[in-house]
Amino acid sequence: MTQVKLSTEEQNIKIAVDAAIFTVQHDELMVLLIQMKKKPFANVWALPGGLMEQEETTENAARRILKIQTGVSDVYLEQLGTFDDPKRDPFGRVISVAYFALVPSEGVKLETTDKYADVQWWSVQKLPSLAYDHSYMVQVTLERVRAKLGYTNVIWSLLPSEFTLSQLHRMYEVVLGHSLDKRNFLRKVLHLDFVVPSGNKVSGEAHRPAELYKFKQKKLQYVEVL
Amino acid sequence: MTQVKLSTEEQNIKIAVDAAIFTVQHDELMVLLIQMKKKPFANVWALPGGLMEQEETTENAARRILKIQTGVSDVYLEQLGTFDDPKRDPFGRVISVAYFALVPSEGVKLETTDKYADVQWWSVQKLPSLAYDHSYMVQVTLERVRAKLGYTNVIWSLLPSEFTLSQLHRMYEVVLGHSLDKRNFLRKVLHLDFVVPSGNKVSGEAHRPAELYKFKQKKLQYVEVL
DNA sequence: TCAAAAGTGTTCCTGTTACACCCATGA
DNA sequence: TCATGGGTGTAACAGGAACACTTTTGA
Repeated sequence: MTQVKLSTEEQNIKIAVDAAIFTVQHDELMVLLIQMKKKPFANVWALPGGLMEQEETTENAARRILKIQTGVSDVYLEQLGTFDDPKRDPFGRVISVAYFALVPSEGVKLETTDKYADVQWWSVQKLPSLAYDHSYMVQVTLERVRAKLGYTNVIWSLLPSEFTLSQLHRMYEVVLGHSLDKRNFLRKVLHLDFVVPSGNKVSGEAHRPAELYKFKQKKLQYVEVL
Repeated sequence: MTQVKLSTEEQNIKIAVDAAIFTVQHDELMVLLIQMKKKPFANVWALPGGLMEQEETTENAARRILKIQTGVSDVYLEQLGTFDDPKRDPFGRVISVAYFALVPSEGVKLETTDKYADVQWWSVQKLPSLAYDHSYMVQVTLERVRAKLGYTNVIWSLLPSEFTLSQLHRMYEVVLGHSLDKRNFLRKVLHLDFVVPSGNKVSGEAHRPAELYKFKQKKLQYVEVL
């Protein structure tokens, strides 16, 4: 940090945190967007975010945004990277530390505040154009998450605590955006042994009731899923 | 960015850039460290770094550090992440955007300036304790680079423009820190077809001369090497 | 002719792919 | 009894792992 001062001028750079919050609803991968009110971006959609506070970490700032917008905490959150094109913000020099979060769709209650014109989930397939470099952030997150499905158990962060193997299967397909052979997929998943039967079964549907499973651990593990 | 101002206080946070510069010398993975002079860290080793300038990007700041310390440009450089523990710098709130670079060992001339007590390559196996959170940064870089060897051609960034298959093989072993079966490794590498014979051979050594190879492309490609 | 590193094949085994039918339930 | 999604096996193939000797050169 301060070994070489590269410049003698004082820095006048602000630090913001943005959060790309993903979930899956109705077999579609969704990202949470807010609609802005302020002048050059009136009615433009963007990722939720804001300036950092003096005494917090960027991760805590991201958790706070998440809590405010979705009411959820205790979700998967990962630093995506820092975005610092000098022209990315028309108001002045602002660099943004971006995070992404993966949340299960149940238990989320969107909070609209009067700071924003609107707050909505959008399908990543049909995004509007976004403020700043936020489209790029979403793009980078998607690539990261899709890759990470292949070698970790992160998928737990999108699922309820009990789920059927079919839900698990469909969740992979939705996030990856392509289909996976059912029998091969299930064999692999069961063999890798990161999900176990919960002992319960689905009931009340007009077909054979599915066995419910749960994750052995709800924290990041490295497993070769794909 | 600025959609929600999380705080009404003004930010007083500085932004620094640190660079973990790696190379391989004498079959050892080395990282470049500088020895500090300033008070609470007098004679402590650290990664080279410094405060960002107002009008540059963090990547340019990292390239500048790299150029100043090693004289090299046009090397592999990647953003590692942003480190922002409020207590990481005893002088005040400084967040650091860390980069890592991979450089071939020939063509590098270390520059000592009077800002530092010393500048040296250190084996990652025998690092001294480092200032700030720099040991952690080195650790994270190592994990990232080792993983990346498995699915990309980044290894080009550590090798000279022409090299033997044995050098390539040894390079993988040194960075990964474990050995790889020679025949299986070479079969895979040749099959993947990201290196091609340059047409030249090594000469002047007391044994069978090796064929020289070069990379088809000296930019990041995704290939399943391991 | 010796020392040293270069270069080269085969077998075994494991894991991946492709593929289709019966099962259990509620309506 | 029917419609719906749940659940299951096998054969062919590809790729990974283990393993040792011959070749070419300079000294």
